[in-house]
Amino acid sequence: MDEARFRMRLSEMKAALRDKGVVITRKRAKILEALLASDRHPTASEIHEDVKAFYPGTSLATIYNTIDILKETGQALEIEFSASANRYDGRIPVSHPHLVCLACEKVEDMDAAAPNAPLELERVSQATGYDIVRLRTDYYGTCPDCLREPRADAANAAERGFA
Amino acid sequence: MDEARFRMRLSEMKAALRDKGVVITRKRAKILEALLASDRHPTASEIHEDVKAFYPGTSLATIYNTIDILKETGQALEIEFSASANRYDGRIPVSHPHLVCLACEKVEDMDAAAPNAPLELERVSQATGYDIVRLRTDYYGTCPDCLREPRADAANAAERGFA
DNA sequence: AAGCGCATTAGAATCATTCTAATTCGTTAA
DNA sequence: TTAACGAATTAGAATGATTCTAATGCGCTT
Repeated sequence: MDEARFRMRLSEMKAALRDKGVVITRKRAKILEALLASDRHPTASEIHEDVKAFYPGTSLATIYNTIDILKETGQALEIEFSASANRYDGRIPVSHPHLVCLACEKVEDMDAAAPNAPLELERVSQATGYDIVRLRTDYYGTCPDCLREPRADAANAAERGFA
Repeated sequence: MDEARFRMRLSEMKAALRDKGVVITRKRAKILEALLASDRHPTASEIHEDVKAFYPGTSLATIYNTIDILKETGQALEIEFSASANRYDGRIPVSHPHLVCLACEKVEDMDAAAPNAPLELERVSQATGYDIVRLRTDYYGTCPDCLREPRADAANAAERGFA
């Protein structure tokens, strides 16, 4: 993610929060930055670690609190897992497909020919009578790195029951 | 699901377990039946309730144990949620799209024009270099019933954080 | 009828997430 | 500058699904 896009997303997020009457404290700003800076679709704990490097006393509850607001305002996507921590995507806040490596637990955006989410939501709403508001499209498998050199780490990740 | 298909899936499941050297006890058979009999994509607890009607002493651990074997043998799909219990699909054991109602928590199969999963896995594997083994496609929104008559129950379900 | 091994059990443990009640911070108004 | 209010933050407890553990039971095989 280039610098320009980073700053643009950061502004969008802050504007969305302000519109909701939410105060953008220094900690909250740092949380937004940590979410955008990571290309790993970070977990709440990972964001927490990043923020604690600047504000050591920060509580995990604050991270979850801010994430909740971002979800409500449509500024972050939550990718749910039951066997491991949820992951968050603040870079692209509209539904889009992901690639999930079952070995190293990496979550990547799949940029290739992503279906147009709004159109797709509309199409499925028409077809089903539901009012569809978001969609999840994720592909699970083994990433090229892990295919090349299976690591002990990777094997353990799988055994720990990831996804 | 008609009777013929029910019996066919049940045989397939049992055969898959036997191939793995797993003995099919009366309790396990009942678990398979409960999974297939429900059109609700039941949770482990729901299956547990059904099985307890026949075998009162059954432990929840046995349900999870059997579900694990079904997952390993490709005989059941797990639909993961982080804010509520996972749901299981034994009727159609290959990746296919679902409709999830955020109000009443219903999970339905979306039969309309499902993409051909094996082909799709192959296509994405080619495009990304991953070895893709399954995919998840779920649409989230409000079902026609809940759009028509919003119930207290439904509102509560949403508030409880069902994703 | 004995012994072996898988199946099953109850309950403890785990872990991400949410909740709670108390405290602190920031802003506004005097 | 200070008082006071509401929102933000905190530590730690609570929750709830799932997994683990260690002990017991059950069904086969001979």
